[in-house]
Amino acid sequence: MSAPESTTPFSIATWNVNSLKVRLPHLLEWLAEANPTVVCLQETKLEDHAFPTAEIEAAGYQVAFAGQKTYNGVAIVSRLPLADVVVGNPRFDDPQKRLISATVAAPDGDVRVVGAYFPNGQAVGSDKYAYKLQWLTALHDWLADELASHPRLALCGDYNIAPEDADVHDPVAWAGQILCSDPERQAFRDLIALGLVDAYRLFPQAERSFSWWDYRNLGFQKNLGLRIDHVLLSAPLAARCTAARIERHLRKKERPSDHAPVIATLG
DNA sequence: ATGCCCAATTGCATTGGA
Repeated sequence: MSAPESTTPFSIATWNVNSLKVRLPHLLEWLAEANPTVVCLQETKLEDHAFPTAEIEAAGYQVAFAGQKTYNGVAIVSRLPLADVVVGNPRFDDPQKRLISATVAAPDGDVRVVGAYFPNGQAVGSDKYAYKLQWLTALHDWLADELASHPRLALCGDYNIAPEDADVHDPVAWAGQILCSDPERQAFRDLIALGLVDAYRLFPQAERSFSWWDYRNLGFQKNLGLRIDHVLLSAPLAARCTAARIERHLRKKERPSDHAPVIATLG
């Protein structure tokens, strides 16, 4: 037990970086500072040939990624070996790069990590909203099978869903709006019903805790945010979870992402 | 009532994000 990873507990995180090209320095700083074991990234916005593999490997992490130009793009970076990488949902033919899964060889057993960039949906009733709901249904149905074959599973990502009013800075203004509509929240509950647990809510948290703040209108400075980035753990992993937090300070850096990382520690 | 910011594109405005 002298490996470096044994000195810090296993932890798993998610972060929508809103362009990995711009945010690579932030990521490298945060990896060194917080030493997460696994990080799921969203909105890398890089084609695979442009992924900064060498820089991230130099920081002591392995990488798996699936990207495209301009939009979307997901990745998993891990201090521990990654295996069995799967891109996308085999039940949902989707040209948009929004899903990547891999098995991480954790000290006490394998963990299946699913990194997800859920569709935004743009506006309730729009074509993009219909796509979001279809995507959510397909994710749910696929995950039911994945959980059966991988009981130790974490679903980490930018869900683009604020599950409860407590996750919204102004629940009245957002009522029924995109990210907060009943069908979206029901889809979130349907994921929970598969046996997943919202790691952040396992612990007491400050009121008005958010993971995203609009770039406009001094959204961060006024804490006008939403909690839409989540780490969901299957029961065997939730039983081992000892802490969860939002890395709010990353939103204060120069040229920040509009999202902050969420990290859960498994003791 | 609406935009406000940020990133990317083959750009000199538009789209998407949330």
